[in-house]
Amino acid sequence: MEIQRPRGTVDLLPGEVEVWQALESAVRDVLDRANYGEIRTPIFEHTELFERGVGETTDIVSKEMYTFLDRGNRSVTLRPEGTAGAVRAFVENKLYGTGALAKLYYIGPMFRYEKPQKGRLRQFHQYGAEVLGSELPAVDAEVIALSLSVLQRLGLKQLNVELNSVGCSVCRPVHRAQMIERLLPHRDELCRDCQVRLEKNPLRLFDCKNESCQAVLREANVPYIVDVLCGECKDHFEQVQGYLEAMDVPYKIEKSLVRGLDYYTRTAWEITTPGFSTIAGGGRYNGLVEELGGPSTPGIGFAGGIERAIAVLAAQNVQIGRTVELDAFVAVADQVAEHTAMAVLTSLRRLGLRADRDYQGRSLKSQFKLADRLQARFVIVIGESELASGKATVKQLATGAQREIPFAELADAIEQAGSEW
RNA sequence: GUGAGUGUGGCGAAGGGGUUAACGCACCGGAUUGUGGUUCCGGCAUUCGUGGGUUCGAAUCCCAUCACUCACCCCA
Repeated sequence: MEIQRPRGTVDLLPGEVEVWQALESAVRDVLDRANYGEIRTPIFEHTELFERGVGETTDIVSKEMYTFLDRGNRSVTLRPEGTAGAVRAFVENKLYGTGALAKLYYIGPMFRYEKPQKGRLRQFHQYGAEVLGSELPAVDAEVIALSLSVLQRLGLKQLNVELNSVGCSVCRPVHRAQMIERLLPHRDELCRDCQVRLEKNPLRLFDCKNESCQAVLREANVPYIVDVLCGECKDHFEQVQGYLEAMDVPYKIEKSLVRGLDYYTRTAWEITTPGFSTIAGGGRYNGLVEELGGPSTPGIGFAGGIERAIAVLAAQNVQIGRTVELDAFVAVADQVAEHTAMAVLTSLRRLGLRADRDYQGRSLKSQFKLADRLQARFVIVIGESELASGKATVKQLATGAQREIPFAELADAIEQAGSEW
Protein backbone atom coordinates (compact mmCIF):
# COMPACT_ATOMS: atom_id res chain seq x y z
CA MET A 1 0.00 0.00 0.00
CA GLU A 2 1.01 3.53 -0.66
CA ILE A 3 2.75 5.14 2.28
CA GLN A 4 0.62 7.81 3.84
CA ARG A 5 1.43 10.60 6.19
CA PRO A 6 1.07 9.80 9.88
CA ARG A 7 -2.34 10.39 11.35
CA GLY A 8 -3.05 13.91 12.45
CA THR A 9 -0.37 15.48 10.25
CA VAL A 10 -0.74 17.50 7.09
CA ASP A 11 1.33 18.35 4.04
CA LEU A 12 1.50 22.03 3.29
CA LEU A 13 1.77 22.51 -0.43
CA PRO A 14 2.85 25.40 -2.59
CA GLY A 15 -0.13 27.67 -2.87
CA GLU A 16 -1.07 27.34 0.79
CA VAL A 17 2.32 27.71 2.38
CA GLU A 18 2.42 31.37 1.35
CA VAL A 19 -0.23 32.08 3.95
CA TRP A 20 1.97 30.47 6.58
CA GLN A 21 4.92 32.54 5.53
CA ALA A 22 2.89 35.71 5.75
CA LEU A 23 1.57 34.74 9.16
CA GLU A 24 5.04 33.93 10.42
CA SER A 25 6.40 37.23 9.26
CA ALA A 26 3.53 39.04 10.94
CA VAL A 27 4.39 37.29 14.19
CA ARG A 28 8.07 38.12 13.82
CA ASP A 29 7.37 41.68 12.90
CA VAL A 30 4.99 42.41 15.77
CA LEU A 31 7.21 40.79 18.37
CA ASP A 32 10.43 42.13 16.97
CA ARG A 33 9.09 45.66 17.28
CA ALA A 34 8.39 44.99 20.93
CA ASN A 35 12.01 43.92 21.29
CA TYR A 36 11.45 40.20 21.69
CA GLY A 37 14.13 37.85 20.41
CA GLU A 38 13.46 34.55 18.72
CA ILE A 39 14.45 31.39 20.53
CA ARG A 40 14.62 27.97 18.90
CA THR A 41 14.62 25.09 21.29
CA PRO A 42 14.58 21.36 20.52
CA ILE A 43 11.45 19.79 19.22
CA PHE A 44 11.88 16.99 21.75
CA GLU A 45 12.91 17.19 25.37
CA HIS A 46 13.34 14.84 28.26
CA THR A 47 9.90 13.68 29.26
CA GLU A 48 10.51 14.86 32.79
CA LEU A 49 10.59 18.48 31.67
CA PHE A 50 6.95 18.40 30.69
CA GLU A 51 5.89 16.27 33.61
CA ARG A 52 7.33 18.84 35.96
CA GLY A 53 6.74 21.94 33.93
CA VAL A 54 3.30 21.40 32.53
CA GLY A 55 2.00 19.38 35.45
CA GLU A 56 1.23 15.72 35.89
CA THR A 57 -2.47 16.30 36.43
CA THR A 58 -2.99 18.10 33.16
CA ASP A 59 -4.59 16.36 30.22
CA ILE A 60 -1.57 17.17 28.17
CA VAL A 61 0.76 15.20 30.37
CA SER A 62 -1.59 12.50 31.51
CA LYS A 63 -2.87 11.42 28.12
CA GLU A 64 -1.63 13.49 25.22
CA MET A 65 2.13 13.31 25.15
CA TYR A 66 4.05 11.89 22.25
CA THR A 67 6.52 9.97 24.35
CA PHE A 68 8.96 7.26 23.32
CA LEU A 69 12.23 5.69 24.30
CA ASP A 70 15.25 6.52 22.20
CA ARG A 71 18.03 4.09 21.41
CA GLY A 72 19.72 4.92 24.67
CA ASN A 73 16.58 4.05 26.57
CA ARG A 74 15.93 7.63 27.56
CA SER A 75 12.35 8.74 27.67
CA VAL A 76 11.90 11.69 25.37
CA THR A 77 8.78 13.58 24.41
CA LEU A 78 7.88 15.64 21.38
CA ARG A 79 7.09 19.02 22.86
CA PRO A 80 3.37 19.51 23.49
CA GLU A 81 3.72 23.24 24.10
CA GLY A 82 6.41 25.88 23.97
CA THR A 83 6.75 27.36 27.40
CA ALA A 84 8.46 24.49 29.19
CA GLY A 85 11.24 24.30 26.63
CA ALA A 86 11.74 28.06 26.56
CA VAL A 87 11.96 28.22 30.33
CA ARG A 88 14.32 25.25 30.41
CA ALA A 89 16.56 27.04 27.92
CA PHE A 90 16.34 30.23 29.98
CA VAL A 91 17.56 28.34 33.03
CA GLU A 92 20.13 26.18 31.27
CA ASN A 93 21.71 29.08 29.44
CA LYS A 94 21.50 31.29 32.49
CA LEU A 95 19.74 34.06 30.66
CA TYR A 96 18.91 35.47 34.06
CA GLY A 97 22.59 36.14 34.58
CA THR A 98 22.62 39.41 32.74
CA GLY A 99 19.99 40.87 34.98
CA ALA A 100 18.07 41.92 31.94
CA LEU A 101 14.52 40.92 31.24
CA ALA A 102 14.30 37.96 28.91
CA LYS A 103 11.79 38.63 26.17
CA LEU A 104 11.55 35.62 23.93
CA TYR A 105 9.34 34.35 21.14
CA TYR A 106 9.10 31.16 19.16
CA ILE A 107 7.31 29.66 16.20
CA GLY A 108 7.19 25.98 15.49
CA PRO A 109 5.54 22.60 15.59
CA MET A 110 4.02 21.09 18.72
CA PHE A 111 2.78 17.55 19.20
CA ARG A 112 -0.10 16.08 21.09
CA TYR A 113 -1.26 12.51 20.74
CA GLU A 114 -4.95 13.10 20.26
CA LYS A 115 -7.69 11.95 18.00
CA PRO A 116 -7.63 14.46 15.17
CA GLN A 117 -10.66 16.52 14.34
CA LYS A 118 -11.60 20.05 13.37
CA GLY A 119 -8.89 22.40 14.57
CA ARG A 120 -6.96 19.66 16.27
CA LEU A 121 -3.98 17.80 14.90
CA ARG A 122 -1.21 15.65 16.31
CA GLN A 123 1.39 17.93 14.83
CA PHE A 124 0.18 21.48 14.98
CA HIS A 125 1.94 24.80 15.09
CA GLN A 126 2.14 27.60 17.55
CA TYR A 127 3.79 30.92 17.89
CA GLY A 128 4.26 32.34 21.33
CA ALA A 129 6.15 34.76 23.52
CA GLU A 130 7.49 34.66 27.04
CA VAL A 131 8.76 37.37 29.36
CA LEU A 132 10.89 36.20 32.24
CA GLY A 133 12.02 38.42 35.06
CA SER A 134 9.23 40.82 35.89
CA GLU A 135 6.08 40.56 37.89
CA LEU A 136 4.90 44.07 37.23
CA PRO A 137 1.37 44.29 35.89
CA ALA A 138 2.56 46.47 33.03
CA VAL A 139 4.25 43.40 31.59
CA ASP A 140 1.02 41.45 31.75
CA ALA A 141 -0.62 44.25 29.82
CA GLU A 142 2.15 44.27 27.21
CA VAL A 143 1.97 40.55 26.62
CA ILE A 144 -1.82 40.54 26.43
CA ALA A 145 -1.71 43.44 23.99
CA LEU A 146 0.85 41.65 21.85
CA SER A 147 -1.13 38.43 21.75
CA LEU A 148 -3.98 40.49 20.34
CA SER A 149 -1.80 42.59 18.05
CA VAL A 150 -0.51 39.59 16.15
CA LEU A 151 -4.03 38.58 15.22
CA GLN A 152 -5.12 42.11 14.47
CA ARG A 153 -2.08 42.53 12.31
CA LEU A 154 -3.29 39.63 10.21
CA GLY A 155 -6.50 41.50 9.59
CA LEU A 156 -8.75 39.41 11.81
CA LYS A 157 -11.95 40.88 13.18
CA GLN A 158 -14.26 40.08 16.06
CA LEU A 159 -11.45 39.23 18.43
CA ASN A 160 -12.34 39.04 22.10
CA VAL A 161 -9.89 39.12 24.96
CA GLU A 162 -11.29 37.13 27.84
CA LEU A 163 -9.45 37.94 31.02
CA ASN A 164 -9.31 36.45 34.46
CA SER A 165 -7.05 35.98 37.44
CA VAL A 166 -6.48 32.57 38.94
CA GLY A 167 -4.72 33.75 42.08
CA CYS A 168 -1.45 32.70 43.57
CA SER A 169 -0.02 30.34 46.13
CA VAL A 170 -1.57 32.45 48.87
CA CYS A 171 -5.16 32.76 47.73
CA ARG A 172 -5.55 29.66 45.60
CA PRO A 173 -5.30 27.15 48.47
CA VAL A 174 -7.85 29.14 50.44
CA HIS A 175 -10.24 29.14 47.56
CA ARG A 176 -9.58 25.51 46.86
CA ALA A 177 -10.40 24.54 50.42
CA GLN A 178 -13.57 26.57 50.20
CA MET A 179 -14.63 24.84 47.04
CA ILE A 180 -14.02 21.42 48.41
CA GLU A 181 -15.82 22.21 51.61
CA ARG A 182 -18.91 23.50 49.87
CA LEU A 183 -19.01 20.97 47.07
CA LEU A 184 -18.17 17.77 48.84
CA PRO A 185 -21.73 17.37 50.12
CA HIS A 186 -22.94 17.67 46.54
CA ARG A 187 -20.33 15.41 45.08
CA ASP A 188 -22.86 12.95 43.70
CA GLU A 189 -24.64 15.65 41.77
CA LEU A 190 -21.54 16.39 39.71
CA CYS A 191 -20.63 14.70 36.45
CA ARG A 192 -17.95 12.04 36.56
CA ASP A 193 -15.28 14.37 35.20
CA CYS A 194 -16.07 16.99 37.78
CA GLN A 195 -15.88 14.51 40.59
CA VAL A 196 -12.31 13.85 39.57
CA ARG A 197 -11.65 17.56 39.12
CA LEU A 198 -12.91 18.18 42.64
CA GLU A 199 -10.08 16.10 43.97
CA LYS A 200 -7.29 17.07 41.63
CA ASN A 201 -7.95 20.61 40.57
CA PRO A 202 -11.27 22.03 41.77
CA LEU A 203 -10.74 25.26 39.87
CA ARG A 204 -11.36 23.40 36.64
CA LEU A 205 -14.94 22.77 37.69
CA PHE A 206 -15.69 26.22 36.36
CA ASP A 207 -14.61 24.98 32.98
CA CYS A 208 -17.28 22.28 32.83
CA LYS A 209 -19.83 22.94 30.13
CA ASN A 210 -22.29 20.67 31.84
CA GLU A 211 -25.15 22.89 32.90
CA SER A 212 -26.05 20.71 35.85
CA CYS A 213 -22.53 21.06 37.24
CA GLN A 214 -22.69 24.81 36.86
CA ALA A 215 -26.02 24.73 38.69
CA VAL A 216 -24.40 22.85 41.54
CA LEU A 217 -21.68 25.48 41.68
CA ARG A 218 -24.28 28.21 41.93
CA GLU A 219 -26.41 26.49 44.54
CA ALA A 220 -23.42 25.67 46.69
CA ASN A 221 -22.58 29.34 46.48
CA VAL A 222 -19.04 28.65 45.36
CA PRO A 223 -17.19 31.89 44.74
CA TYR A 224 -15.21 32.53 41.61
CA ILE A 225 -11.54 32.69 42.41
CA VAL A 226 -11.32 36.19 41.01
CA ASP A 227 -13.78 37.31 43.67
CA VAL A 228 -11.70 36.01 46.55
CA LEU A 229 -8.19 36.98 45.53
CA CYS A 230 -5.67 37.92 48.16
CA GLY A 231 -4.83 41.58 48.47
CA GLU A 232 -1.75 41.44 46.28
CA CYS A 233 -3.39 39.46 43.51
CA LYS A 234 -6.41 41.72 43.57
CA ASP A 235 -4.22 44.77 43.31
CA HIS A 236 -2.20 43.21 40.50
CA PHE A 237 -5.33 42.30 38.57
CA GLU A 238 -6.75 45.78 38.88
CA GLN A 239 -3.52 47.31 37.70
CA VAL A 240 -3.42 45.04 34.68
CA GLN A 241 -6.89 46.25 33.78
CA GLY A 242 -5.85 49.83 34.29
CA TYR A 243 -2.98 49.41 31.86
CA LEU A 244 -5.17 47.68 29.31
CA GLU A 245 -7.61 50.54 29.43
CA ALA A 246 -4.80 53.05 29.07
CA MET A 247 -3.54 51.13 26.05
CA ASP A 248 -7.00 50.95 24.58
CA VAL A 249 -6.98 47.17 24.55
CA PRO A 250 -10.56 45.91 24.82
CA TYR A 251 -11.17 42.98 27.16
CA LYS A 252 -13.88 41.44 29.20
CA ILE A 253 -13.61 39.67 32.51
CA GLU A 254 -14.48 36.02 32.21
CA LYS A 255 -14.71 34.73 35.75
CA SER A 256 -15.02 31.11 34.74
CA LEU A 257 -11.90 31.20 32.59
CA VAL A 258 -9.42 28.65 33.88
CA ARG A 259 -6.54 27.54 31.75
CA GLY A 260 -5.63 23.91 31.50
CA LEU A 261 -2.00 24.12 32.51
CA ASP A 262 -1.02 23.83 36.13
CA TYR A 263 1.64 26.50 36.15
CA TYR A 264 -0.56 29.54 35.75
CA THR A 265 -0.74 32.14 38.49
CA ARG A 266 -2.67 35.40 38.55
CA THR A 267 -3.36 36.67 35.06
CA ALA A 268 -4.88 34.26 32.56
CA TRP A 269 -6.50 35.13 29.25
CA GLU A 270 -7.72 33.76 25.97
CA ILE A 271 -8.45 35.28 22.64
CA THR A 272 -11.57 33.96 21.03
CA THR A 273 -13.66 34.68 18.01
CA PRO A 274 -17.25 33.59 17.39
CA GLY A 275 -17.56 30.16 15.87
CA PHE A 276 -14.09 28.94 16.74
CA SER A 277 -12.30 27.44 19.68
CA THR A 278 -9.71 29.56 21.40
CA ILE A 279 -7.14 30.85 18.94
CA ALA A 280 -4.59 32.10 21.46
CA GLY A 281 -4.18 31.93 25.18
CA GLY A 282 -1.74 32.84 27.87
CA GLY A 283 -1.05 33.39 31.48
CA ARG A 284 1.41 34.30 34.18
CA TYR A 285 3.53 31.57 35.72
CA ASN A 286 5.45 32.88 38.66
CA GLY A 287 6.53 29.53 40.01
CA LEU A 288 7.61 27.76 36.84
CA VAL A 289 11.23 28.87 36.56
CA GLU A 290 11.92 27.78 40.10
CA GLU A 291 10.07 24.53 39.54
CA LEU A 292 12.44 23.83 36.67
CA GLY A 293 15.51 24.46 38.75
CA GLY A 294 16.17 28.13 38.10
CA PRO A 295 16.23 31.03 40.49
CA SER A 296 12.84 32.29 41.56
CA THR A 297 11.79 34.28 38.53
CA PRO A 298 8.34 35.49 37.56
CA GLY A 299 7.19 34.82 34.03
CA ILE A 300 4.31 35.35 31.69
CA GLY A 301 3.58 34.24 28.17
CA PHE A 302 1.08 33.33 25.52
CA ALA A 303 0.75 30.97 22.59
CA GLY A 304 -1.37 31.15 19.50
CA GLY A 305 -2.41 28.37 17.15
CA ILE A 306 -1.26 28.87 13.59
CA GLU A 307 -3.74 26.43 12.03
CA ARG A 308 -6.53 28.07 13.96
CA ALA A 309 -5.52 31.57 12.98
CA ILE A 310 -5.45 30.43 9.37
CA ALA A 311 -8.88 28.85 9.71
CA VAL A 312 -10.25 32.13 11.00
CA LEU A 313 -8.53 34.01 8.18
CA ALA A 314 -10.28 31.77 5.71
CA ALA A 315 -13.63 32.10 7.44
CA GLN A 316 -13.33 35.86 7.50
CA ASN A 317 -12.16 35.93 3.92
CA VAL A 318 -8.94 37.70 4.73
CA GLN A 319 -6.27 37.31 2.07
CA ILE A 320 -2.67 37.33 3.18
CA GLY A 321 0.47 36.05 1.53
CA ARG A 322 2.16 36.84 -1.71
CA THR A 323 0.71 35.92 -5.04
CA VAL A 324 2.84 33.82 -7.28
CA GLU A 325 2.17 35.04 -10.79
CA LEU A 326 5.09 35.20 -13.18
CA ASP A 327 6.66 38.39 -14.46
CA ALA A 328 7.69 36.69 -17.64
CA PHE A 329 7.38 33.40 -19.46
CA VAL A 330 9.99 32.61 -22.07
CA ALA A 331 8.51 30.73 -25.02
CA VAL A 332 10.87 28.91 -27.31
CA ALA A 333 9.53 28.93 -30.84
CA ASP A 334 12.33 26.97 -32.39
CA GLN A 335 15.00 24.52 -31.33
CA VAL A 336 17.77 26.80 -32.56
CA ALA A 337 16.69 29.40 -30.00
CA GLU A 338 17.21 27.13 -27.00
CA HIS A 339 20.51 28.60 -25.88
CA THR A 340 19.42 32.18 -26.31
CA ALA A 341 16.18 31.46 -24.49
CA MET A 342 18.01 29.99 -21.54
CA ALA A 343 20.36 32.93 -21.48
CA VAL A 344 17.45 35.36 -21.47
CA LEU A 345 15.62 33.41 -18.80
CA THR A 346 18.64 33.41 -16.54
CA SER A 347 19.35 37.07 -17.02
CA LEU A 348 15.76 37.96 -16.09
CA ARG A 349 16.09 35.96 -12.91
CA ARG A 350 19.42 37.52 -12.07
CA LEU A 351 17.77 40.91 -12.33
CA GLY A 352 15.17 39.88 -9.80
CA LEU A 353 12.21 39.00 -11.96
CA ARG A 354 10.16 35.85 -11.50
CA ALA A 355 10.48 34.01 -14.76
CA ASP A 356 9.95 30.51 -16.08
CA ARG A 357 9.71 28.50 -19.27
CA ASP A 358 8.44 25.18 -20.57
CA TYR A 359 10.50 22.05 -20.04
CA GLN A 360 8.09 19.53 -21.50
CA GLY A 361 8.65 20.13 -25.18
CA ARG A 362 5.32 21.81 -25.74
CA SER A 363 4.26 23.45 -28.94
CA LEU A 364 4.33 27.22 -29.03
CA LYS A 365 0.56 27.25 -28.70
CA SER A 366 0.75 25.12 -25.59
CA GLN A 367 3.47 27.30 -24.20
CA PHE A 368 1.10 30.24 -24.44
CA LYS A 369 -1.61 28.26 -22.70
CA LEU A 370 0.84 27.42 -19.95
CA ALA A 371 1.94 31.03 -19.64
CA ASP A 372 -1.67 32.04 -19.34
CA ARG A 373 -2.32 29.50 -16.63
CA LEU A 374 0.74 30.64 -14.72
CA GLN A 375 -0.63 34.17 -14.94
CA ALA A 376 2.47 35.47 -16.61
CA ARG A 377 2.41 39.18 -17.29
CA PHE A 378 4.55 38.84 -20.39
CA VAL A 379 5.44 36.11 -22.83
CA ILE A 380 8.82 36.50 -24.45
CA VAL A 381 8.93 34.58 -27.72
CA ILE A 382 12.31 33.62 -29.08
CA GLY A 383 12.66 31.77 -32.36
CA GLU A 384 14.44 31.92 -35.64
CA SER A 385 13.36 35.39 -36.66
CA GLU A 386 14.15 36.81 -33.21
CA LEU A 387 17.61 35.35 -33.42
CA ALA A 388 18.05 36.99 -36.78
CA SER A 389 16.86 40.41 -35.66
CA GLY A 390 18.36 40.35 -32.17
CA LYS A 391 14.98 41.33 -30.78
CA ALA A 392 12.53 39.23 -28.79
CA THR A 393 8.82 39.27 -29.48
CA VAL A 394 7.19 40.31 -26.22
CA LYS A 395 3.46 40.01 -25.64
CA GLN A 396 1.56 41.40 -22.70
CA LEU A 397 -1.08 38.82 -21.97
CA ALA A 398 -3.60 41.08 -20.31
CA THR A 399 -3.88 43.40 -23.29
CA GLY A 400 -2.60 41.30 -26.13
CA ALA A 401 -0.19 44.09 -27.07
CA GLN A 402 2.99 42.87 -28.70
CA ARG A 403 6.37 44.47 -29.32
CA GLU A 404 9.86 43.74 -30.49
CA ILE A 405 12.48 44.40 -27.84
CA PRO A 406 16.26 43.90 -28.07
CA PHE A 407 17.40 41.06 -25.80
CA ALA A 408 19.52 43.36 -23.68
CA GLU A 409 16.60 45.63 -22.86
CA LEU A 410 14.08 42.95 -21.89
CA ALA A 411 14.38 43.11 -18.14
CA ASP A 412 14.09 46.90 -18.03
CA ALA A 413 11.13 46.92 -20.36
CA ILE A 414 9.27 44.36 -18.28
CA GLU A 415 10.14 45.89 -14.98
CA GLN A 416 8.99 49.32 -16.04
CA ALA A 417 5.92 48.21 -17.93
CA GLY A 418 2.78 49.88 -16.63
CA SER A 419 -0.76 48.94 -17.42
CA GLU A 420 -0.82 50.71 -20.77
CA TRP A 421 2.02 49.08 -22.51
C1' G B 1 -10.02 7.03 24.86
C1' U B 2 -15.82 6.80 23.53
C1' G B 3 -19.62 7.43 19.66
C1' A B 4 -21.40 8.40 14.53
C1' G B 5 -20.49 8.91 9.28
C1' U B 6 -17.49 8.46 4.85
C1' G B 7 -13.59 6.25 1.41
C1' U B 8 -14.96 5.31 -6.89
C1' G B 9 -9.60 8.89 -12.12
C1' G B 10 -5.85 15.20 -10.17
C1' C B 11 -10.74 17.33 -7.95
C1' G B 12 -16.24 16.86 -7.43
C1' A B 13 -19.63 12.94 -8.13
C1' A B 14 -23.33 8.66 -10.24
C1' G B 15 -23.66 3.48 -9.87
C1' G B 16 -26.34 -0.60 -3.89
C1' G B 17 -24.38 -8.37 -7.14
C1' G B 18 -24.05 -9.73 -14.09
C1' U B 19 -20.58 -8.41 -20.56
C1' U B 20 -16.98 -1.97 -22.45
C1' A B 21 -17.44 1.96 -14.28
C1' A B 22 -22.09 7.71 -15.99
C1' C B 23 -21.29 12.89 -15.86
C1' G B 24 -18.91 17.73 -14.58
C1' C B 25 -14.30 20.31 -13.70
C1' A B 26 -9.17 20.02 -14.39
C1' C B 27 -5.43 18.09 -17.53
C1' C B 28 -3.24 16.58 -22.53
C1' G B 29 -3.59 16.91 -27.98
C1' G B 30 -5.90 18.98 -32.33
C1' A B 31 -9.15 22.69 -35.38
C1' U B 32 -3.41 24.22 -42.49
C1' U B 33 1.59 28.45 -41.75
C1' G B 34 5.29 30.63 -34.76
C1' U B 35 0.69 33.10 -30.22
C1' G B 36 -3.21 32.34 -24.59
C1' G B 37 -8.00 33.27 -22.15
C1' U B 38 -14.25 31.69 -25.67
C1' U B 39 -16.04 27.61 -28.94
C1' C B 40 -15.69 22.75 -31.34
C1' C B 41 -13.40 17.73 -31.82
C1' G B 42 -10.56 13.85 -29.62
C1' G B 43 -7.86 11.61 -25.37
C1' C B 44 -7.56 10.55 -20.13
C1' A B 45 -9.89 4.55 -14.02
C1' U B 46 -7.62 -3.60 -16.79
C1' U B 47 -10.44 -0.50 -11.86
C1' C B 48 -13.71 1.34 -7.32
C1' G B 49 -8.75 2.97 0.36
C1' U B 50 -6.16 -1.90 1.66
C1' G B 51 -6.43 -7.23 2.87
C1' G B 52 -9.39 -11.41 3.21
C1' G B 53 -14.21 -13.97 2.64
C1' U B 54 -19.24 -15.21 0.30
C1' U B 55 -20.69 -16.10 -4.94
C1' C B 56 -20.69 -19.07 -11.40
C1' G B 57 -19.89 -13.65 -11.03
C1' A B 58 -18.55 -8.03 -6.38
C1' A B 59 -17.20 -1.13 -6.99
C1' U B 60 -21.80 -3.24 -5.32
C1' C B 61 -22.86 -8.37 0.30
C1' C B 62 -19.74 -9.89 4.93
C1' C B 63 -15.29 -9.38 8.15
C1' A B 64 -10.89 -6.98 9.30
C1' U B 65 -7.68 -3.00 8.69
C1' C B 66 -6.10 1.91 7.43
C1' A B 67 -7.36 6.88 6.56
C1' C B 68 -10.51 11.04 6.66
C1' U B 69 -14.74 13.89 8.74
C1' C B 70 -17.78 15.22 12.89
C1' A B 71 -19.17 15.10 18.16
C1' C B 72 -17.60 14.19 23.38
C1' C B 73 -13.12 15.08 26.43
C1' C B 74 -9.59 18.85 26.26
C1' C B 75 -7.23 22.48 24.16
C1' A B 76 -3.79 25.72 19.95
